[in-house]
Amino acid sequence: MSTVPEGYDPHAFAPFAVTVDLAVFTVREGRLHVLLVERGEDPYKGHWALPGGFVLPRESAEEAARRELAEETGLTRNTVCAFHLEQLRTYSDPDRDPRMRVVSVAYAALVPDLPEPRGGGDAARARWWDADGTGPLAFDHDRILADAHDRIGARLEYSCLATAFCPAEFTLGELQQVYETVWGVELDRPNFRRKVLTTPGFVQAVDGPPRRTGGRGKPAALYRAGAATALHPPLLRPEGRPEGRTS
Amino acid sequence: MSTVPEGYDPHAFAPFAVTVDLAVFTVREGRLHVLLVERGEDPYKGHWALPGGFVLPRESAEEAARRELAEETGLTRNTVCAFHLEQLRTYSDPDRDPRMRVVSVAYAALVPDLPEPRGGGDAARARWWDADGTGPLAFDHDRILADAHDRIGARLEYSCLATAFCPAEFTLGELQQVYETVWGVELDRPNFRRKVLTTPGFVQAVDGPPRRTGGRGKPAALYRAGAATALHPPLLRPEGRPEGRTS
DNA sequence: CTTCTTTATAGTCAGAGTGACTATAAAAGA
DNA sequence: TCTTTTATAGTCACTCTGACTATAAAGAAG
Repeated sequence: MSTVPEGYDPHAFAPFAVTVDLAVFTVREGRLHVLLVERGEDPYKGHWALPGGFVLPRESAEEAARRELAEETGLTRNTVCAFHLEQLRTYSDPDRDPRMRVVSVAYAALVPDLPEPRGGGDAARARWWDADGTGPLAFDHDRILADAHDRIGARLEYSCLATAFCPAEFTLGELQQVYETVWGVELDRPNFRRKVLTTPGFVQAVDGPPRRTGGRGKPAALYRAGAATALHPPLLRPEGRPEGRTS
Repeated sequence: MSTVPEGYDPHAFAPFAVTVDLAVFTVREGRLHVLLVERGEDPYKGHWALPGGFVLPRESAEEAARRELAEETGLTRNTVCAFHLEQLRTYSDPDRDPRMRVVSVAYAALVPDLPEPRGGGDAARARWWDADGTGPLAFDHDRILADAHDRIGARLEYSCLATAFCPAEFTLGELQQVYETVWGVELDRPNFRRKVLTTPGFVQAVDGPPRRTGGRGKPAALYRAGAATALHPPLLRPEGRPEGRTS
């Protein structure tokens, strides 16, 4: 960025396309799911890929990511604004796209359990996949997906964003299942409860003591996400390393 | 990334320039310093900026960052390879550069105390600045610098990379000063010592009991960086929030 | 050559936080 | 009614940490 020659030709410095790729995660039926789209054209025609697309000339990468998220999920722009979107990192290997030089900014989105996507946008088909059971994906999307999974696992330790996977009102059991699903471990229920409730601002009890119906056991109290965003002290994963890859 | 029209013109999808910007940090005289270069041309001529430059057509952003790092510090490519380089995030506001659309991938580099830079590369001048005492920088580099400072402060809590600021052999007092300088707090010496020494793989005692000369008090034992990269449990900052900005 | 100052290192002790439990309550199903 | 399931309350020991005190080994001051 230090110097640009005087009479420069913009095209001489603009040999790159910039895209965004999204790892949209949700928790369904006790498994971590990710939204994938089937590619309708070469390269990788017929392969599944992370949703994404080109950044337009007058928008930022984050704006592009929200636009694509709305297109792929078929939800309104306003709904999508409430979802947690987090920039992961940028992938810039010169050969990551066989067609041309494409630099991609990857984002992770955390959404509550949504209806099946309506395959909007330019994608042939779109559906939720078990995050551990995707076959080989197009481009370097296997790597992006693995990085994204690692990152949100680590973020759960130090932030409150597990609530982003839950609906507006949720039980502590549902919140615990988010942790267990993303981390792939079982947690002790009383201890989890104690930790969440003693962390100021993590969750907020819904005042009237309504209770959730439908399940089998004793009805559980309902909570909303609190005002806090960080967790102090952190809620560390039991056993082993903090991340899958210790970058 | 989902679709590219059949007969596309590469230029139609390549309206972006991609750059890297580096926040090169070091600890000198108990203060966190950052390497800045003075811009020799408009825009922002005469202003100070983070070093950086365009990503070349056949290199990745990380390769570009290491190349620029070598140019700005005047060190060999091999030396620079040993430095810790960490991708921070990508800045893509459409108006961040008044000349054209530039998307910049920001990196933080952590280096031991180096000689004054020789102002190599295309920069007019280069020098170390107190990280808290830089005036307004060019472009959005104030923001990038603040983000970088936040990030490395947070990384010190969960990773072993404080040793990246130290020479190959260092004392625990020097390592402690890295934490105190980056965090801007004072730490209790015996407690810091206990934490570092009981964390397996954080540091490794230099076998022969040599001791460091020069200082005033009792000579200190020397250590090298250990094999571990992550810290379990973390070494949390005393008081308050985990990051300056809780993104 | 003491004495002071400085830095390194060893150790103590109480409180916070956590992991592993046990116990009780309130629902649905057999 | 009894069993199963889930939620919630509480206990206890262990670990880790923050706040200390104490000792050792160097240079500086007198």
